[in-house]
Amino acid sequence: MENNERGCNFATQSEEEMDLRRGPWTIEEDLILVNYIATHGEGRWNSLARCAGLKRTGKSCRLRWLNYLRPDVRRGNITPEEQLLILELHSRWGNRWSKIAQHLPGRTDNEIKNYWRTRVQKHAKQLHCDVNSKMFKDSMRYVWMPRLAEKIQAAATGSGNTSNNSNSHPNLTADQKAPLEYYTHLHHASHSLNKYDFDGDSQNKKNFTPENSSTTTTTQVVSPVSDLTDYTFPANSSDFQSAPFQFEESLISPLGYFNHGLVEEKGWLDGDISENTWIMEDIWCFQQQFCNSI
DNA sequence: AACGTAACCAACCGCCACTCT
DNA sequence: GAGAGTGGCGGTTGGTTACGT
Repeated sequence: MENNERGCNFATQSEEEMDLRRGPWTIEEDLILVNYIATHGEGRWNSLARCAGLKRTGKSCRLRWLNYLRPDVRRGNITPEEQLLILELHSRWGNRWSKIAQHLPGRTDNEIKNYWRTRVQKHAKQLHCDVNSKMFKDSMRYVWMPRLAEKIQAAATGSGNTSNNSNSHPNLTADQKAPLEYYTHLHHASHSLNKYDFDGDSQNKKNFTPENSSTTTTTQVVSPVSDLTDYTFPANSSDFQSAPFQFEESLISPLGYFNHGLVEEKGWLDGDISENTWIMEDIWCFQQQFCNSI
């Protein structure tokens, strides 16, 4: 018989011998786990499972606690603010779900991963492209994320006033405010493209195609966050004063996507319009702007 | 109402890194 | 240094629910 640091006795047994349970957790199991952790704390999951009398693996207990039972777990729909942050952080870190989750208080890596796989990959499918492709990433950055930011701003002001005043989002964390302000600015920039005088850069415009865009300045417009540094954005929106020009110079032309039949009207318009941020308005808007500017 | 499909999400699996003996 | 134990992470699966026909 073994005696561990938690003061409980148990024999070393294989999973078969212990007749471990699998599948959905029962209310009784949840109660046992919660009560045990409340008394003894978390960690040492294998011994915790044995000592609590749960016929579960330590891994299973840990997962259940972290993803469901923890008191600070947030439940319910992913908010637009959180969506924007997920998209931004994923573009930076890729499938580092745990790292991304650290910037979304109360959200678990599993939840974010599920969100990504169900919602985001669905959009990629609609575009007939891979979720990791440059085309999809650019579409996300220049269509979806600015629109999300605009949507958040509109909801915050409640009057369609979409100023970048961060004071209009008192409930957002700093992590959420920074990309919000950045992409709102991008959104404004995209809608202002045809207002700018591009003549001084006509050569650049003529040469601008999806094929060559990646070799020019495409990466300059991405949010000013180094892959090697922690997540930071400019402290205020005035730091983005030059964004419209950077935007025009580096943006991969949506025309390239639309003209190749990669976007189907069906699918983009299907479903809940409030959830479907990829709507024809965006497509026509971008088409119009680039027809005017080229 | 019945059936099929899509979407969602909890849970599991396998791998890797770290720690301890 | 080797091996076992453990925790953490990302990928995948399967059950349930929602929705469309």
